[in-house]
Amino acid sequence: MKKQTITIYDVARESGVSMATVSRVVNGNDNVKPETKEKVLAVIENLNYHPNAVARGLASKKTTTIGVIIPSVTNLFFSALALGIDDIASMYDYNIILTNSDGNEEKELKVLETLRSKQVDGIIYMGNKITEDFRSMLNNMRTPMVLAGSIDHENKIPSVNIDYKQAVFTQTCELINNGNKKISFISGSLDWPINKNYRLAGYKQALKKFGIEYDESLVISTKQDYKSGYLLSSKIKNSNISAAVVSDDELAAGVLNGVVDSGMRVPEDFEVATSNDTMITEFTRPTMSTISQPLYDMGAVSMRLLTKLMNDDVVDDNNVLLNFSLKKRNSTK
Amino acid sequence: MKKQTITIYDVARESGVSMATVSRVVNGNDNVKPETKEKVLAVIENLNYHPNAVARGLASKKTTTIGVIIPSVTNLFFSALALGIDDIASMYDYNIILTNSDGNEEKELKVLETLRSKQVDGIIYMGNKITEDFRSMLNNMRTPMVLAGSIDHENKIPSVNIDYKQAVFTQTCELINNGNKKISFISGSLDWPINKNYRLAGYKQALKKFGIEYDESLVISTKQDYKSGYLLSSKIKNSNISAAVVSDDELAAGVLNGVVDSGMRVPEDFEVATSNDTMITEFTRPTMSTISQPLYDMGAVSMRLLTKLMNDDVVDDNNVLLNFSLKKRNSTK
DNA sequence: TTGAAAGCGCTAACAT
DNA sequence: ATGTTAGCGCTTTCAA
Repeated sequence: MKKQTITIYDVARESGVSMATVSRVVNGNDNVKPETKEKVLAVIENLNYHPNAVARGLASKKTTTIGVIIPSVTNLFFSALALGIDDIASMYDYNIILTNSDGNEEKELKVLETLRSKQVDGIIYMGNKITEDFRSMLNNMRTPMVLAGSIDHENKIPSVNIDYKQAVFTQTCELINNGNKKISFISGSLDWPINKNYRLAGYKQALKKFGIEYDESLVISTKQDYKSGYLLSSKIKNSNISAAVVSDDELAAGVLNGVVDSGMRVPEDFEVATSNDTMITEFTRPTMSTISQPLYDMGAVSMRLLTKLMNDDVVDDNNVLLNFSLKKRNSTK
Repeated sequence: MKKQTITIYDVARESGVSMATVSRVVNGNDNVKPETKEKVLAVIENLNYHPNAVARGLASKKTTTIGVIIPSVTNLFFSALALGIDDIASMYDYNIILTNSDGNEEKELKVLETLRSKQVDGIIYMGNKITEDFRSMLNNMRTPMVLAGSIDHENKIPSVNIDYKQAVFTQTCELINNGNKKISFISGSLDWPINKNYRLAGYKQALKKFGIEYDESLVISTKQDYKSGYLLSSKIKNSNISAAVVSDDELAAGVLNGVVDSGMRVPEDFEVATSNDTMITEFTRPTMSTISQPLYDMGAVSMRLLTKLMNDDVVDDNNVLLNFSLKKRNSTK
């Protein structure tokens, strides 16, 4: 016995109506007499009919699927955004094709091609840098995209972020107010616009405000993970740095634990302020002071924005900035 | 100007061959004369043709998409698996539709229906409990599924796990060997087979081996998150419990920090052993001793298994158990 | 090695 | 309120 697929045609035949009517019932179109509707519904139940979204996608040119590009699902910053994205997506009856890019530009390009072939209705991009190849491919495909927690240095693609520059500026000011003269700026690659053009810029601005000279040797750019942060401790210990602004929580946890394990007291000898308010900030001892930002909401808002873009709704603000605040915990004075 | 889609038909016309030949070229079928192939490839390039995977899916009844059900992407245990899944999936040219179930059984059911309609070629399930409704719907749809880091109490669905019972058994034995008499078992819901039938069973077995009487009051079942763990400290402090086996790292971090913040010393006054070897175990102070398991590999292997199932390959072992070990850190003696 | 043609299961005019 | 019909863009026999 071959597996026999029940189609809309079978339902139509069995209920003595046309395919169009069945389609209307399935899609909740009101133009169906209640009795007809009931009859069709009964047949659907009997025949155990299940709509085929692929066929629907081909016919309607809408897949109700969106693509989500993420550096890694294991990154708590991005996964928090992804959760917000998925929640709103399912609220609007979209599904998500999720692909890890590993921050690899070639892979991002390949993923984008796949998303195009799968005819996604829209894309949410999380990542560190929009390359020119990526941008031109995107322009070529006419699929709406929004950036979530991610920066396009040309600021052309719709996005949802916080004001990273202002946030780091404020944070650095606090550290200066706490009496620190030598504050290190520790981040992932400075090749990423978010680090170079926003965070570092905020850091510099704060120094300037207080008339502190910018010292490039205090800027540390490294791989953005726990271990890299941890390994910074000897460098820090052998310097006169008394505080650090760190661009990522995992990295900051590494710095914190490394510094503590090397015998320094935090925050007495060394203060660390981090960026993302993920749960990591609560796990460490001392807990970490951080920029507080609505991660889930950033994802949710970006997905909401994408639904508007997909509907060609009017959008008043293509580059949304959500509010942030500073959350004082125990790694700063 | 309307957006004009370039189809395989256009390519065929322009290159003076049939659609079938273009299809062969696009799909890397060898039965094409090299010259023909080149010609077609050139036209594809010129016309900027991009295959439509939706149409392909409808015609071939294969979508090269699999569904992944996950409690939450923000859970480090599951997201580590998800990363392994995605890597292997993309290696085999599959994409992933990722949906968060929030551990909600109704939502899981709804998701399953969506995955059916989207015609996924296979499904990977991560979660706490397979309900009967879920199982019957799955049986009804004939789509292969494998469980990753998740238990089917009937053990009918292919799966990839470690031997949780043996792991907790060993772990508990160590704690007993360290001199503990009153060891608490702390986990999420005991309604989940993985907790009740495996972890708790391993715990009991260890007690039995050492002739320690099982005391139900030492079994704590709670919401599986940091805060719930943290709030357990007063209960623990006002007892004579000297150690705990915890079923989740976030939960364990809560227990650890709560206990420490309430003035107890870890591991001197209280030992805690956790389950998943996520990065959280490195973040806390003291770091946490844990069952060590190959999270990424569990995801990877489950995806690999799924590819075999989708191909109707022979599978020698439907219920894979990967090796675990015990990793001693500083939260135990 | 290549082509012709019949679907895949559905939607969306358009007509009634 | 309902039916007819022409696709959507591709794969896949089958034949040549």
